[in-house]
Amino acid sequence: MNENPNRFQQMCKKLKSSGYKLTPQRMAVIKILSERTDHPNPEKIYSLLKKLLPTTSPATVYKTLAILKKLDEVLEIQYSNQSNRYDGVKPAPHPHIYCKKCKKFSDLELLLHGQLIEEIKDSTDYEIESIYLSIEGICPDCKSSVS
Amino acid sequence: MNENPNRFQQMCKKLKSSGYKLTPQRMAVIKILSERTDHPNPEKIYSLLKKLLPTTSPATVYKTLAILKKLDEVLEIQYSNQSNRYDGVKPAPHPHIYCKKCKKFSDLELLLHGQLIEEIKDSTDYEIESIYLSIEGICPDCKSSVS
DNA sequence: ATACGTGCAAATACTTTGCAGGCTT
DNA sequence: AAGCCTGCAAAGTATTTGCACGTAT
Repeated sequence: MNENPNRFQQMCKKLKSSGYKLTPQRMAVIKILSERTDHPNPEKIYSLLKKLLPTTSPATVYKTLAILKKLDEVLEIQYSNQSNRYDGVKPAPHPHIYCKKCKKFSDLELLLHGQLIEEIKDSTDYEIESIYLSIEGICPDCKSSVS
Repeated sequence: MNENPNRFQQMCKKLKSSGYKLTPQRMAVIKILSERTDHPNPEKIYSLLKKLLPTTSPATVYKTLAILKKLDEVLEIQYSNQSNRYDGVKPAPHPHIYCKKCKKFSDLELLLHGQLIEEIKDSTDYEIESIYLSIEGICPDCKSSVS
């Protein structure tokens, strides 16, 4: 299922080759990001990080995320006025679907996605950098639960 | 060009019929939203509002936007860690393209959009509510300017 | 020794909320 | 008179920054 079993190594390598130091804190954040497909937010990452390194601070999480984002090793997902979510497993922009009830973000595979990118590139004179597609609704579990 | 010359009246009517009072402040916010296709943020709306009603407060803008959003009379666009943008002219979700340099949001017409919605609805068991598609890049003007 | 990184706390940015006074009906 | 609305200010949330100390090379 895991499309990329070496995200941990990849991210470590990229950090290092970009001139950043591989500290225990950064490695721990990378480890968390490389294993989680549930698009955690900084708070969640921080709470997981604290278990590994009890004295860390949220600032370290934010700083590490900023670096990884700049290196395109993590995808930042903005949604509503909530805190950002991060995807270190699949760092390239890809479609997401979000459940308004359980607040879960999931990946979505779309056959049309490739064609869509084509049409976008053809139909504007913009220099396209990224395409963000996100869908919101109610997931099957939440639909069937009595609310 | 303007697809909907009566947005002002429509929004006023919707407010009223939903049990909200049509105050001068709200009408002024609606007026601004109904005339602007440039997706203003609350600060921009507030600065325009102040010209019409010098004593208003940002809170009034936020409160009015919250109502209009709930009534689906305004579309809220989230982007990056910037303040939200609002579209009162076309309140249904539609694709946007954003220039990273001049920070302009523009609407984008896509032939595939209908098909995309179809595929999304067919390919998941979610109850779909909204589809947000936003593209980021550099607009033609900014591309040609010397930086 | 030097430069980089951490972690605390303060600062910032944006938005929401509480509440007293005012206006409308 | 009652209730909604405004506008101020305070609070809240998410994130960033400044800085002194620590650590690795």
